[in-house]
Amino acid sequence: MSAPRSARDRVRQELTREILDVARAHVARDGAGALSLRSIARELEMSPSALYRYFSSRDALLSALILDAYESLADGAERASAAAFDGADDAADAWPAVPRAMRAWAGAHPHEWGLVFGSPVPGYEAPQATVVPYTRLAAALVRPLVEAERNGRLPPFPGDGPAQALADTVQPVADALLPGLPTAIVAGALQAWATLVGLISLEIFGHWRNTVLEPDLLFERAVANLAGDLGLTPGVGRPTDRAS
Amino acid sequence: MSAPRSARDRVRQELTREILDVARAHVARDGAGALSLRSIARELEMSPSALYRYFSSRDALLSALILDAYESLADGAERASAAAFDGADDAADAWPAVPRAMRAWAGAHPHEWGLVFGSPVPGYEAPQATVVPYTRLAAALVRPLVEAERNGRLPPFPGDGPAQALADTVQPVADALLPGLPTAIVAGALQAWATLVGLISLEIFGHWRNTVLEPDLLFERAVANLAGDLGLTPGVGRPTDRAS
DNA sequence: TGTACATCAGTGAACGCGCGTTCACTGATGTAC
DNA sequence: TGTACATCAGTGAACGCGCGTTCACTGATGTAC
Repeated sequence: MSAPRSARDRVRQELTREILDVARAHVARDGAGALSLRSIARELEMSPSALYRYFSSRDALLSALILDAYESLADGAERASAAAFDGADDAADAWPAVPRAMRAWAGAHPHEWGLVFGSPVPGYEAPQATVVPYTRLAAALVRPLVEAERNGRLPPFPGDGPAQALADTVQPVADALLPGLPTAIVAGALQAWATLVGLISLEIFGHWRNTVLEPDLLFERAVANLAGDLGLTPGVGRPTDRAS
Repeated sequence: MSAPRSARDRVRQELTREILDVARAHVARDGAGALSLRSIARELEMSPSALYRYFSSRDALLSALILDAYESLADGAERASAAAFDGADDAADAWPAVPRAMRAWAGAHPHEWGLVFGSPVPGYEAPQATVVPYTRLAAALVRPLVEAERNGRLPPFPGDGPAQALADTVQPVADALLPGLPTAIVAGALQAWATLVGLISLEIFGHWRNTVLEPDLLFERAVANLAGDLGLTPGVGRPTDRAS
């Protein structure tokens, strides 16, 4: 299925990739709304109708592009996560890796970041398949929490436990990504997610102009703060008596 | 200047408003990219060329619309802030008012939220004039911090002071909105800003679907967390010996 | 109060444009025997 | 290895569409005297 059988298949696969590459470049230059089959065909020096051999419509192409963006982002995050865990003896040390990878990817692909986290393209439904890479990304982000918990290195959460209603509200996330962790941490992870997405979006979409002069300094500070909020104190952890 | 002098002026002002209203509705239905002078003219039962008496181009109309969105958001935030400070004897109690107002506004005007915080419209520069309402909004958000500082109710910040580089990076914000407050708080305020924008965008743009079942519970929790991070502990404050 | 003129709102036709998609076709590549 | 047929990539013309913007115009509203 993935291995091309005939020369025809091989060419087809190649051209499909080429079309996607050109389309990606167009989105990067003019935005998703301006994506046009005719302009892609022009650049590839084929007739517009020929594209219909590869994508059944403009929307199908756009869907493929969006899915691609999700996957590229998730790949980057997973690579960074793996590398961080490879060298670190403490889960907390690995925490900044995925946030940094997200920001780096956004800097390299600003319009694709917009496809993923920006205002949705009007009258347009993102393909269902995006949940898979989206989940991979989220899982990579919270892996330090999961590891810390497994090693008994998460400090017990102080103060009043959150209400049951909050636990119910974040249950899908708890079940899928952070099973067994306290609600306060699940909610904290979601808040951290929002903070990262907010920081990166504000930077990429130009809101820091004349406001935050060196965004990476603020970003690093915030990432460190988030680690603290989540109980991920770097260095030697103090194992607690919580059940693993 | 603001008071119409002749009947002609009055009608002109009215129609201008009507055009903006229709345009706003179209943006809400189809997105900013799909905004079309001809469709607006059709709905108003005038010829397309007539619109040029009111706006010099499609882009001018879009700019007016974007500026409008910023101003409507800032107005909402300021109203909420004023009301909160009116009834509260403690600055910390007023903290959630502006975040809630932002979220409420976004819920009521999702596409306009997208105009302000979503991916920028391609090939399009937001009008310079947006800095004024943007600053009004930010000022309303951080007013509890300013008040708490003035009343000597901000606890001294623990731990190692942030590096000078971070102070330099956030200096424009410190100067304009939080003069005299420690860098840690200025950075914290920016992080809170990003968290709020991230939370609201993720909710409005549909990322919480099947993930966070009741977004307002998570939002409230996060807003409370942010208050804690910023040293805004509600209730009776403990004045410190810091200079006012 | 009335007249002469300037200002301005709005019309309707026209411009040139690029778009997505369909369709009948040609010719090359693959497959079965 | 060779032939007959099926599959598929790509062409080129055409469809109908809606768009922003310009321009010469008509007629109503305002202004100066």
